[in-house]
Amino acid sequence: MSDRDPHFFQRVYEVVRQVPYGRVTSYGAIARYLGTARSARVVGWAMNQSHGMEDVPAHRVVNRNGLLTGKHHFGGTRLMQQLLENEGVRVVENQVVDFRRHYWDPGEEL
DNA sequence: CTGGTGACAGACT
DNA sequence: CAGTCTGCCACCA
Repeated sequence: MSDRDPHFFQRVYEVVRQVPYGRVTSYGAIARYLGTARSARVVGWAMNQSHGMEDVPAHRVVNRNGLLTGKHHFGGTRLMQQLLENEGVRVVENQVVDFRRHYWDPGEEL
């Protein structure tokens, strides 16, 4: 594995793309699904590059606490929250309400 | 090549 | 129980 998997990001995008409407997932879940459970940070990095990709609903990806940590990077702080609420996901204080209920694990569905 | 960073997560104090 | 710290992997300068 000399190459650092240039497709790693693409894989992350693919998983996020498969996130159902009104559902949310965590970086760790995606990382674990990809096999890099310990690189949850790298997953977040991929999200950073996902800016501009409509196929990558990064707003559906939150941290383990269900906290919208990445809202700061969405350009519009309220944009991420608005998108989630628009999908039926209630967000309070930048945190997903009943995160566990809206939680979607790729390893369980896929 | 080395060092530093980062939208996390888990373990420790 | 809450705050702090490291580990981990990939990318950028």
